[in-house]
Amino acid sequence: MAGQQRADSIERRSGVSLWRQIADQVLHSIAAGDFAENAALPPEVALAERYGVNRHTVRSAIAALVQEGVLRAEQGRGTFVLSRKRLSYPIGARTRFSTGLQGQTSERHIVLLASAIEPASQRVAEGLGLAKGTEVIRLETRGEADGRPVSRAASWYEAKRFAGIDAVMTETGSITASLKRFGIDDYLRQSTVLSARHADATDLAALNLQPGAIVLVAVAVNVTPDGRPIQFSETRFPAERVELKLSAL
Amino acid sequence: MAGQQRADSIERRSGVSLWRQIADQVLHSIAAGDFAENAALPPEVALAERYGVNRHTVRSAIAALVQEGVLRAEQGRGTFVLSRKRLSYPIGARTRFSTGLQGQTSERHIVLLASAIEPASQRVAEGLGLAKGTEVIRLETRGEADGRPVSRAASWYEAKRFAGIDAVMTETGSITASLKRFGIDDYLRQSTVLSARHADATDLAALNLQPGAIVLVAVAVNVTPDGRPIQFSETRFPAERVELKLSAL
DNA sequence: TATAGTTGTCTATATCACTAGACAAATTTT
DNA sequence: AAAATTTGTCTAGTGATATAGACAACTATA
Repeated sequence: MAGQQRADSIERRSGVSLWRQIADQVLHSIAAGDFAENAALPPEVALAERYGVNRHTVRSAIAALVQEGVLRAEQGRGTFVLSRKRLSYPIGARTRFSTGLQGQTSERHIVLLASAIEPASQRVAEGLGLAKGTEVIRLETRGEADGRPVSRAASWYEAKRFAGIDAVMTETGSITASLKRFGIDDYLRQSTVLSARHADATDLAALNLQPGAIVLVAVAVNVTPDGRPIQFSETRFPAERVELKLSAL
Repeated sequence: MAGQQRADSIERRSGVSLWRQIADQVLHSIAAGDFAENAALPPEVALAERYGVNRHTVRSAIAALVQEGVLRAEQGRGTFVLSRKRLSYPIGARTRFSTGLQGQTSERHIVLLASAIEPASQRVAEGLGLAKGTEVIRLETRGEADGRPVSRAASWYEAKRFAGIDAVMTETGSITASLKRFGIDDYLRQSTVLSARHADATDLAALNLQPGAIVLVAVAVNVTPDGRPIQFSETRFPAERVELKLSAL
């Protein structure tokens, strides 16, 4: 329920262990802003009572979050919150990674993890308005803000038109800047489809997430002002660190 | 990765049982359209080999999905897919439940589960532009399409202006129709914030989900054409059955 | 009718998840 | 200094999860 405190309910024999459910709820609670930075978490015994589990189970949950860098435990003192509120990532007609997070972070950039030239799959071809099998460049990238990974994306561009964009991306660390080199001064978000799922193994590694984490998936097509598709992309955002704010298109 | 087959990877000792991870992946695969309706799932031994687990573990996953009504197992024949592709729920300036799903379903309506008059919480008050504590009506609703639950929402309205809207909702089964009774012929989506999390106990029950299921959460404000807020809402969509399509605002 | 392929059931065993209790170690408060 | 509070570590027992293998029951096909 909104406004009220959330139901701290956990399910037994659900296929998801109790410690992971508790870790998820604590994470959600932190992301929702229930704890200030450096604030102390309730003591283990209190959490155990609240969730109706053994103290050791709570300790497993906390251990997972410590491992993930969300909490810091100090013997004799307590357990403290390290991470911040969720970033709010705006999505609209002029969705840009860097400008969108301005004001919320002091630094952000995009890292190119890998790139390849490949024939367009059905899905990519449709998005870019090309024939299936046309050569396209795929860029695998990670968005970082203040050193924390906040997005993981694959994006596709027509290979002929954007030859060498991988090198340019490495140099500029920005999609917008890279496209400028190819004469694209402005582009618009034509369509966005959102879904959510559990992070797969590659996302877990690239986004530094724990197994069972949830990712928001945005599949988008960017076009030039006159409507020609230039980029097809699938971006995964860690739901525990990012929320998406839809702005006017 | 898009276009290619997804990494069928499962994680051991992750806090999520193997059978649940496999169930999630099968569900995702069905929702993505990898199986036609009534198509046969690969045999249990094939799935066990693909995921590198025992056949009994696969059977646990299938049993969960049968329980959920997604699959139907027939001894001697095979296991068959019952459910369809994900519904695509459009979100834009004129987001309406019923019209949005037209063409994808033959029938849809909204069921009022509960209602209450309460003082506005901080969050609700901000959304509606009222003073905190002002009396508001909260409607708890479920959206259904072809008899399947596709959304679960709480929505708030100023109590004074919309007295009796709960009864009207029950009668009309539509938000749009109900607001018409109060002289609202048109309304616009002012803002939408999206996130994702695991479904809590009440959502599991209302949406007929299995523990561990993911919900997309949309928090929105609807306003009259001249900009006055009339409704604040939080809607949960089961990620396995619904995707959100952002349209022009 | 026989055979191959599939789901359903049973037994047994090992590992992980959870509970229970006790006490140590570190910190803060009295 | 002593007491209270909190996290850290250890042992032991129970139930859920996963593996392994065998065979029954049912269906479709050669």
